[in-house]
Amino acid sequence: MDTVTNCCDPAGDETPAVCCPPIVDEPLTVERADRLAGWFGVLSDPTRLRLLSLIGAKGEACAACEMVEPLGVSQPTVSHHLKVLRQAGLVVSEKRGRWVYYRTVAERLSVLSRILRA
Amino acid sequence: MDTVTNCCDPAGDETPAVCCPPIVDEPLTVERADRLAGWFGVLSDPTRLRLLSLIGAKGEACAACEMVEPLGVSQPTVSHHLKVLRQAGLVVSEKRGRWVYYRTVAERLSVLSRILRA
DNA sequence: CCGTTGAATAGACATCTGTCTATATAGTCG
DNA sequence: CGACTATATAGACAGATGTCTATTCAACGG
Repeated sequence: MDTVTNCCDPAGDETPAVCCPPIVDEPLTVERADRLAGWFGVLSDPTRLRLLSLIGAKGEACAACEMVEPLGVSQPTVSHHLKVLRQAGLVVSEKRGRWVYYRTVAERLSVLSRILRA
Repeated sequence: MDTVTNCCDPAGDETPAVCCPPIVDEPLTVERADRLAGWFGVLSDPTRLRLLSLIGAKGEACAACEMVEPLGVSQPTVSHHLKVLRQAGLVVSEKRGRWVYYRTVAERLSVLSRILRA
């Protein structure tokens, strides 16, 4: 899966209120539907959801030391899913010492939340 | 894909506020992660998102007469996606005359919106 | 330096998913 | 009744996705 870009990317010239109206307000263009489907696709895997949830609940979590064991999947699998979450902008990572720590990106989740507002 | 049940199903004894906290508030159980992944999986296809958006924007739409042509996919494909949306509880259908009309289910979308709240 | 350890990548493989064509079902109207 | 029309279903098939093992990369510590 490739990097999923944000329709509300700061690099763009649209404000969130303008570019991210709820899905049910107006018909989606093909391009936006593709982009949104990519985002929701990132959320459509139980392992990724558990990672996201774990990181969010802890506030911060390191890759293998705190996530491999509780999830019950291999280290490369965790690494793979963290990469997908990172490319989607749902988490950010920071290397400290020899470990990599992850945090959730509240703004990105809020955009998706708003898109589903009915 | 099978029917996706609601963690806040009226048949259950949990209220939405109790059973549907935002993902990042506390670690997901395996069961809830599976269920949520199913829901987001339903939203992870561009054609389904466009259907949902089209129905929501119109307030009501009939299957083939209003949706096949603008989406540019075959009638069976539209029918398939509408079934997936229906089983997920995101739309409801009603037969009137010889057409079937679809409406979005605001409550269901709101649950998902809340789950992503950061 | 070099070994150890945490993390990422490569590649294989089974499963899942979205689309199509062909066909069946079901209701309506003349 | 009987043909027509709106949906739904069946089945095939190509492409995407998640998982694993094996390997590589990278950085810290003795």
